[in-house]
Parts: sequence; structure tokens; C-alpha cells
Amino acid sequence: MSNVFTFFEFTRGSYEDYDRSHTQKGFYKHTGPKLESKTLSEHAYNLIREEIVSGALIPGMRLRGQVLQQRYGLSAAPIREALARLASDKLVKQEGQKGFRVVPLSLKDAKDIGELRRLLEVEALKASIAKGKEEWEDRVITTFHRLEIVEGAKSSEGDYFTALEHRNRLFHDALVSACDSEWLTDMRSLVFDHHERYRRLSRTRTRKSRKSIEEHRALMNAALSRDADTAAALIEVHLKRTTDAVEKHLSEQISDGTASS
Amino acid sequence: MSNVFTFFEFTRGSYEDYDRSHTQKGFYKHTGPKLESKTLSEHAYNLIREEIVSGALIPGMRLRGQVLQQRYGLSAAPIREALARLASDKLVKQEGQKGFRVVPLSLKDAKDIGELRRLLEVEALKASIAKGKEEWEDRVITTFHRLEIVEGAKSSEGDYFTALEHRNRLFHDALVSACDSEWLTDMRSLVFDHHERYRRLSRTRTRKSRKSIEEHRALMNAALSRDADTAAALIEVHLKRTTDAVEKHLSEQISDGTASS
DNA sequence: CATTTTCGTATTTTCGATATTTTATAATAA
DNA sequence: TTATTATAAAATATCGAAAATACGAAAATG
Repeated sequence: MSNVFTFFEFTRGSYEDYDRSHTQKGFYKHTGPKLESKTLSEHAYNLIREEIVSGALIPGMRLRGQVLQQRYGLSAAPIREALARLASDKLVKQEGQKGFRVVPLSLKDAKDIGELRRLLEVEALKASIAKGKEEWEDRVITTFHRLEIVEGAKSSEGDYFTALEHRNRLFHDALVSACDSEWLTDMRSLVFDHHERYRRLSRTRTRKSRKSIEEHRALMNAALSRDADTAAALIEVHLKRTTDAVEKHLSEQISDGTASS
Repeated sequence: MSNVFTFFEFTRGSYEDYDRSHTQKGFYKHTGPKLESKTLSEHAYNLIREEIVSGALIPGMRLRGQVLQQRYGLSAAPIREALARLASDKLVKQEGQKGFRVVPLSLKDAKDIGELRRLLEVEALKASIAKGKEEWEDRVITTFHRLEIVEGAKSSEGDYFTALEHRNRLFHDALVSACDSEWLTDMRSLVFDHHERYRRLSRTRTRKSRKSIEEHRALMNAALSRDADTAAALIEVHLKRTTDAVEKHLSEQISDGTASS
């Protein structure tokens, strides 16, 4: 977890030696979806977003303008613009004139987000099953296979959970990729990101590959055989388990409220 | 429709005499929900948002920085920040280095948004019916009454549709106000705004107060008698009718594609 | 004549600096 | 001591201008 900000670092931080090669070709070696940023604002948006979702920027942490500027080697304007967009995404919170901070985690939000993701994901999955062609099937199979490999691996190295999370996302994305409502998929994607913030929390402790891989396989099979109801039921169970784990973890961690927004 | 930008106005516009009293107390005399903006960015966000949703800023229109700055008497930074947030709300679109424009309307989006609103609204309504207390009932009754008055009125004056739309929103907001998932309500609210953009389109032509008022009354009755299934069915019918009207209007208006996003 | 290149203009994007607000600290009075 | 007010420090929000980029028209080339 060398990429995680400590509170000390972030408060007084000096990042003179931080990589500033934005303009070079492969500055962002994320294996995920394409993130070609045409403007610095967009670039900052992608970077900060990634660090919030991944947990590198700790929930509740204050995001001081100067520090972010130094860290990313940018000036105030693009940083501020990025934060504004993240505020609309509900990933950061802006209160009055007191600046921005990473939206904190809360038990209540964990439940609400889990429930909302269930609603959206099931709907998108149904549509996807109804409309998916061969290309969709291929994508589902491929991403499942890649996920299976990582889940089966014994290693628990530093990048293990990151890779797992990433391939998990690719698989779920593939499942709903034939849904032709851009609105539904965009909303689902946003909620997915938030859910991932919570999921990472529990992943660092529990490790239940055996069950998980079988659940995913069953989900793939149901989807490919166009059994929407079974697939929907599996999704619900799958999400429910995750939500329960997160809730358990959160209520242990913080017995008090830590209410959000 | 004196508040609507004409293309000419907007392109070459000179707004020397535009009201610039942001810092004064009651600068924003909107009858709607509270919009106290602590920062100029927030202020700009609220203003531009309102003008997009209401249709004053025409779909597809280019939003030139200079013009907006003059119109609202602000400098580039807050305007830009507001536009960035509106981009995350999917109300404006930013492409490359070519600035911002109001997201255009399309038949496809009309369908998707209608469908998504149905999904979210029904879910929120069910939760609301399950948890609503006396205060909720009062609010539903009150807002229905206010809506009834406007819908029953004969006049078709300038502000008629605006008032109707506003009270319609207050009524629907009231129905789901007991839903305790902030996530669900926020998302529903966003989709509602988008749906309103489309609804306004058809409202300017068709006028079906008789049916509408009875639908709303039935909806209120079902909600108050805690009949979630009936209420959900009524919501679906209600939204379906609206969506159909919008679709019809849009496919007449633009026989060609005008594809969005 | 068609196509490409170059140049000037308009616009967006970004920066550095200023003004305003909040937060922390210290002094004063109850 | 506690509470309140005044002052200083830090951080945010905003502005005005510079830099980068895209668009369109005229010139050059094949």
C-alpha cells in the first residue's frame, strides 16, 4: 500500500519528486478503460477519481488545493474544475467556503448504495441478456476466464486485490455491456464506483475466493443461457453477500455513527 | 417566453443591463426549492442549470464562456466550474478543447430517461409508502391540492406551464419524500430534471388537464391508503403517457436522427 | 480545378496574483 | 477559570491576463 496517502504526508506534503510527465504518451498506465484526457482538467479528474475510488485518498480526508496542485504539478484552475465534477459524482463534498473533502464512508450509505446497485445492475443485466449477440457472449466468457485466473491464484501480493477488483469490474461490465441504454449503464457505473470504495474495505480482510468464483461461474452460465431470472437472482445474492460483508466490517470498525452528507 | 435566449441574442449578446446583484440577500427569486449559494460557482451552477432544464438555454446550443460571463457578471473561473459540474450531471457536454454545449435532445434519450425514471420513481415510491408518517401524508395532500388548483385553472398565460411544472414536481417530490435513501432520491431527482426537459417540449402543445388531474388524484389515494402496487402501476401508466407524448412530439419535430452523445 | 498548406482570428484553457473567508491564536473581561 | 472579542495566519474562491488550441479564409501547390 505504498500508494496510499498518510495523513502526515498529505497535510504537510512535499512532492517535488512526483512524476509530472502528463504530456508524455503513456503517463497513465492503468489497465482499465481508456482515459485519454484532452485537457488538464480532465486529466486531473481521472487521476483524483481513481485515487478516491481505490482508497488512496482516504475517506473524509480534506483535499487542500495547494497540496493537490503540487502533487499533480498543475495550477488551481484544472484541479478546482476536477473537484467540481467529482462533487457532482458525489465522490467529494464541498461545503460552504471550506473547500473540498473526500466523501466519508458510512453504514447508511453502504446499504443505500448496495441496494441501488442491485436495482440498476439487475435491470441492466436483464436488458443485456435480452439483446446480447455473439460478441457479447465472447466478452462475457473472456472476462470471466481472466477473473477466474486471478481468483484462483494463491498469491496475496500487493497488486493482488487491485487486479482482482479490476477484473471483477471488467466481468460485471461485460455482463451488462449489451444493455443499450446509455443512461442506465452510466448510472450503474457511477454507483459501481461508489460500491467499490466499500468493497475494497472488506476485501483487505476477508478472502473468499472459493465461493466467489463459483458464484461468478453460475452467473456467467445463467447469462449465456439467457436465463434472466436466474441471473438476476444470482446477482442479488452476490451483491447481498458483498453488502453484508461491508456492513459487518464497517459496524465493527466504527461503532459510532460517522454519518455522511 | 421572454426568458428564452434567441440564437442571435446568445451569439452576439450584450447584457450590460443584466441584474448583477448576486451578493445581495434575495438575489434569486425562484419559487422552487431552496437555492442558497455560498459561492459564486454554486450560484452560477444553479442559474445555468435552471435555464437548461427550463429550456431557456436551447438544447444543442453552444455555451460560450465570454457570453455566460457577461450574462451573469462573473469571470471565467466560477462559470467554468459550474459547467464542469453540469457536465457530470449530463446536462452539458464538453468535447476536447471545443468548449461546452447544452446536451441535445434525442428520441433515444427520451426513451431511456423515461424508462430509468420509471425504475427509480417506483422504487422510491414503494419505500416512501412503507415508511411515510403523518407528516408525509400531509405533504402529499397539500401539494396535490396546490397542483389541482393550477391544473383546473382555465388560463394559459405565460407562467401557466411553468407553475404547472413546478407544482407537478412538488407533488411528485412529496410522494417519494419519505424514502430514506438519499442515494435513490438524488438519482431520481437528477433523472427527473432531464425528464422535465423533454416534458416541457410536449406541454407547450398538448393540454390534457382533465386526464392528468384524475391520474394524480388516483395516485394520491393509492399512496395514502398504502397500496404500493396500485400506486406503482399508476406511476408507470402516468410516466408511460408522458413518454409517449414526448416521443410523438420529438419524432414529428425531427424526422431525422439528431443523435445525442 | 481540386487539394493542401499557411496564416490570422476567435475561443478555450490555464496560470499567477488578489480579495475574501475561515481557522487558529492570543488578549481581555466576566 | 471560562467565555468573548480582537488579531494574525492560512486557505479558499475569484479575477484578469497569458498561453494553447481550433476554426476559417486566403494563398500556394499539384
